[in-house]
Amino acid sequence: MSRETPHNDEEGEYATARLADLIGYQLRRASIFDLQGATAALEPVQARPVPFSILLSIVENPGTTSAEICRTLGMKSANIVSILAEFEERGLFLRDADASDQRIQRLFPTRKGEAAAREGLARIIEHENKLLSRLNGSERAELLRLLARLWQPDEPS
Amino acid sequence: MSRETPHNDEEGEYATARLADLIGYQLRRASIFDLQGATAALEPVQARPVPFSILLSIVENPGTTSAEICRTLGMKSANIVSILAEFEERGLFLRDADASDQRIQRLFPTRKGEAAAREGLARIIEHENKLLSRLNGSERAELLRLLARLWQPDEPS
DNA sequence: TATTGTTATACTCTATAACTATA
DNA sequence: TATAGTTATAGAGTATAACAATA
Repeated sequence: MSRETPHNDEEGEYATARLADLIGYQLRRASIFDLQGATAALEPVQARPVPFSILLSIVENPGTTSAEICRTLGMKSANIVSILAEFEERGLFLRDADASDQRIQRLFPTRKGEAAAREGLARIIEHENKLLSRLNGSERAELLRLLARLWQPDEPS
Repeated sequence: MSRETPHNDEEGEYATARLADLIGYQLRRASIFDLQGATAALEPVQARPVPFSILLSIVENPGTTSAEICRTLGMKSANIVSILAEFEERGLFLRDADASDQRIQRLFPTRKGEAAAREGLARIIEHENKLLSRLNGSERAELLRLLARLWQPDEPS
């Protein structure tokens, strides 16, 4: 085992890892760094990162529901209410009562909502290209793959 | 360019990426997933992830200062005050006035603080070994390397 | 002037509990 | 019972402004 690639032994008597060797620390620093750029990139769209991911969910899945978005994004349903209320007031999507289940409101993007999603996505991509400028194509794909494997229960074939 | 490895063209007229293809989204989901496990792992030490990273900084760098920790961890100095106050009250570190600069308080871990850091670190490593169980050794090193390159200005040789 | 450490305050995101209406 | 959507509230983390003491 080389000293350049620190490994945290499960059976080791002493934990020799330092803060900077922890994957959780690197994940958090990288995520916060990205968030700062993403927040700035989305300013013209008047949407913060989490609300924007909700808008994207509606645009990518017209007819989705509040509960479904929460399951997909790992949010509590209590926390999506005010975000949806603001987007609805700004005319970015419409609610349509489900015919066969009165509890459900299906969400459909307006043209204005689709335009906002498109513009925000373009700016996010521009931001990410800067963020990833020091990684080549295969490294970017590898990073995306490794990250997804961390938190996603199963990997689709 | 294969369809399996989505690439976000800077010059493309339309942004074709979906939410799940964004590196920022994967970073955030992975980081939140890790944070949940780390928070649970640190419960016996009675420290949340961010406060624990501060305790680790003191233990790894005895004699460091509040301002230096903030620069290293990317925190605002206003936000470290109450965290340090609690750790000090719990007897995890001591403050010692710097001889040549009266503004500075140098921070030194107590044995209790070192023990807490050691126990927390062991639990964090146990947690991370579970988190990374689907990645082999070279994949773990590669992930750590790629993450560090995202947010760190320079890479040491 | 600049830095250290501090107080006060506000915002974002996340969490739990409790409620209604529908299934 | 269980789910969808909502309200109220609290906690953690981050942000800015302002200040006193010191360099």
